[in-house]
Amino acid sequence: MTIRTRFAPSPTGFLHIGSLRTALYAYVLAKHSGGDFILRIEDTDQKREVEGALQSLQDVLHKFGLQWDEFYIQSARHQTGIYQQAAEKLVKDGHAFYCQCPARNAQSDGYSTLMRDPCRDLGLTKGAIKLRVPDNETISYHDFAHRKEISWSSNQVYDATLLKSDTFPTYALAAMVDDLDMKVTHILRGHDWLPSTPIHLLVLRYLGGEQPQIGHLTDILSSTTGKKLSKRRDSVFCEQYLEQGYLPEAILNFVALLGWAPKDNRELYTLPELVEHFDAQGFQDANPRFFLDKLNWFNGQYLRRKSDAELLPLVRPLVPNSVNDELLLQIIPLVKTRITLLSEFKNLAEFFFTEPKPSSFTPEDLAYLKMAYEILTTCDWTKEGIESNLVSQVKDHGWKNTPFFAALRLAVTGKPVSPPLTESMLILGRDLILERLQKVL
RNA sequence: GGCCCCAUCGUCUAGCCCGGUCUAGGACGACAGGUUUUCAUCCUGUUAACUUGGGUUCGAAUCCCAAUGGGGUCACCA
Repeated sequence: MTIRTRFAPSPTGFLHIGSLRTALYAYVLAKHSGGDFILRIEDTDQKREVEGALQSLQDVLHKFGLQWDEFYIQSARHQTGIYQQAAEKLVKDGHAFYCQCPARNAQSDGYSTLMRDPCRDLGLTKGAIKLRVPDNETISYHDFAHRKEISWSSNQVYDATLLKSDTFPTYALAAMVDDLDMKVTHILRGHDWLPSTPIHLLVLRYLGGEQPQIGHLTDILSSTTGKKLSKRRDSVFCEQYLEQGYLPEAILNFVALLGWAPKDNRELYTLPELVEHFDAQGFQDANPRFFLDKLNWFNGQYLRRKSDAELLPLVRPLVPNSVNDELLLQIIPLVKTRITLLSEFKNLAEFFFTEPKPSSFTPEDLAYLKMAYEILTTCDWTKEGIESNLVSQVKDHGWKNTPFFAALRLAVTGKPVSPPLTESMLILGRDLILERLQKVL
């Protein structure tokens, strides 16, 4: 069987980290069996559409390497009249009815108990179209992510709106019409859709055709509140993480393991590896919390896995334009084991490009630096030459290595912590080092 | 509140479906040690969990029920 999955976002802003995970699973599920991954834009609510969101959505998906095979946009499909025709067919078949009640918005208390619509038996011939939910029926399906049967009494299901009075379809209609039409075999979506699944099941059944399987993913919970990630309190958008210096492959790997796990508990997966090893049996049932510790670890792993040449274009935007590639290529190996986020490169490597800020030195420090200045003026300008001469002089003076090198480090880099000192000095060059020492003496 | 989902170390999880091999394994974190003239990387070790109560059974983390706890959802939004 060829698996066809879809990722169906609304163009209402940035890409939510949970949506990325949904898209990733849908992608690898399809690709594992050589199937198709569809990108479908659900923009039937024009009020919510955000300018530019459609483009940025596609850009971000590309950054993560989630390439789709087919692309659809519901507002365009709406123009062909398919949703309206589908709704009218349901009315004709007795599975839906026209309704002219005023639109009911979300209740302020969040509760609504009205299951049967007052218009359902009025025989109206125009207005919005609602689903005629049967009474006393058990509606059930097998969730392929949870691997279990889930059911409801139809008496708990309300007569949901399928077609709005502006002739645009709601999600319940549009998504189901499309999933059937596009021959989607597996609907994979967030847990928040689970309560409305009986509506979708009914629509799917009444529409007819090859019924897709449905699977619900866990919700990702905030590490601080334990509730669903919220835009106000948590960083929820992929763009935010990218901007902070996280690598796409690290974010993808992290998110893949939040809600899915392989039997052998392997941790590191590139996208192609995930495609190869993916198994729908590994979906989790419990909601995970979004703790950054492991993401940081992943980022370090992927950072160190990259060659210096691969890192070059990534750190390029973080340093002054005047810095040439050759110099950057010397600096990268010294810095890459010392950073967790790409963005930290700037701070750690700064002293290579700009004069360190002045520091205060004790009289002892100045004695150290005076000696260092003399040695560095004449010694062989090699790692061996610098280190052996410095160390033997420290010993001759009866000093300790630690405070001596701490002072030298501070004078050269302006910081108590830095990349390896000798290597850094070699990169900076004798003239510049002597110049910096002279400044503080 | 109704309905639905869920419940193993601080976190992500393996084991659960097919009860015994589980004095419950791995990873992250934390802590300790080693390497390192700093900080990291890297290596080694330590820490720490089956929500509770009933059943079923010779035997339950694993099966059943209940309680408790957590999450989600209840729009002409997706």
